[in-house]
Amino acid sequence: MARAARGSLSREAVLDAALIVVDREGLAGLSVRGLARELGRPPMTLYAHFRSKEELLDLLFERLFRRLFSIHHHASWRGQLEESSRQVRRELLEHPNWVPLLTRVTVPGKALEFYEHVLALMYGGGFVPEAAVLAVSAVLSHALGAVLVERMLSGTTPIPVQRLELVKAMVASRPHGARPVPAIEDAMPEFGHWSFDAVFDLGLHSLLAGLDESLPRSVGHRRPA
Amino acid sequence: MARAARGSLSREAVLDAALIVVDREGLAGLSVRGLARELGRPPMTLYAHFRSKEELLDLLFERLFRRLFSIHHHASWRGQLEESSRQVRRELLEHPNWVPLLTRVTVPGKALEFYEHVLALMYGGGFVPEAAVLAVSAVLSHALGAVLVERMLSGTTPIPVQRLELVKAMVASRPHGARPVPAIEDAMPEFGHWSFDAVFDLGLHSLLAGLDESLPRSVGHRRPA
DNA sequence: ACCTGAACACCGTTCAAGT
DNA sequence: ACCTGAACACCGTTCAAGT
Repeated sequence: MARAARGSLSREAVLDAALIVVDREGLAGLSVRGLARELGRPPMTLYAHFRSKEELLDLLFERLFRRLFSIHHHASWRGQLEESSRQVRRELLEHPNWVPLLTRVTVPGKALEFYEHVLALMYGGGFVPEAAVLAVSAVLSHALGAVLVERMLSGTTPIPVQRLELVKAMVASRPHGARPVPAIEDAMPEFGHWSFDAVFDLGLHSLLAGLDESLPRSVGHRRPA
Repeated sequence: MARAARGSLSREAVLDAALIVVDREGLAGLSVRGLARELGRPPMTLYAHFRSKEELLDLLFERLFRRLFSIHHHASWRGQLEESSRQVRRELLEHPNWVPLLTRVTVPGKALEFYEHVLALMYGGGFVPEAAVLAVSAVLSHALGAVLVERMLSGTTPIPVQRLELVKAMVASRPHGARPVPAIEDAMPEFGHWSFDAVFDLGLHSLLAGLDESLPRSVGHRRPA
């Protein structure tokens, strides 16, 4: 990574500005030149903070990760994982254009800190390392998958979330001769008051309960009642 | 959508070529001009198939969806959902560069057909519409989330998947003065023979079992033993 | 040494000139 | 009417000219 500029613009300021642009215009709307314009700086000055746009995107992912996964002190492993799940979902539903950043394949430095904290909590709860790693993967996966599907089916309109709007629109706008979809139409009345909150909660709780109950703990440890 | 070209190049051929490019070089490596070059056609001829690159990406997502979610005839609702989950994961681990396409926010036309089929199966199993929609969302979410996390932690190297390689590399390359991560290091020996298959299977089976057991069915219906 | 404007090799898309 | 080359307004990045 390039050295930080000595000039007036901190790396954090640049990254936060970039996140704002992505939030507003989508990932495709982010350009190095446009970002520089936004910041009132000549384009090349930004390269003090990254070597390439690709690296800028990695740094953005890192910054986003920091925002999605924060450590809640005094929380149990279940409390921490539940809180993080909700935080991820809340932030990403509020800023749907950040979702494409999640397909980056760098492990952000901040991730280690988060993992370390959760793993330690789980060891404290008696879980063996393998079980702990599995649990974290499963919870992370649940949260991100939920957001991805929710976004796919309801679009990017932020608040209020248009629940299943896209599916409704899709059914309504089918070409005239298209095959009928009676099963979907049976479910259509639900779409109005349908909420993804229920899916998310049900999934999260059964997952946490399942982990608590079924994952192996070290000898002598007993699950608290 | 633009009318199909009368020329020699079918829309399917264009989309398949584009998927190959994305698979090979990543989404960032796909350009209209480059694709035309690949196909030995002048760039503007491709616009017979889409109005803009944005629309091309939507069509690509649609084509990908068709590949990820196919209907397995003679399968029960559980069989269908399980088979689709595995198919999604298999395809996306084999072609990790396709993952960013999943962040598109159009509902592919093919999606309706898939939903219709699964919903009908679930009604046949006695589920009320609301429960059926919830179940499909949950299973989709599980599969996509699993792939996202798996990819995030192990990189895009296709076969053999480098399990938790990125996390290992991350720990190894920490700057010298960085805070120690004893909990992660305790888990490191597992990383060698760690497999995401187990996480995926455990999640999938508890999810399907949970749905089967807890979701409301219509009056008079009884879960088959 | 640092900073940055000019330049290069791209890109998506418009549009008018070709047939 | 269709097809498509040239042109336009961008883009990421190199590099040498400035300080």
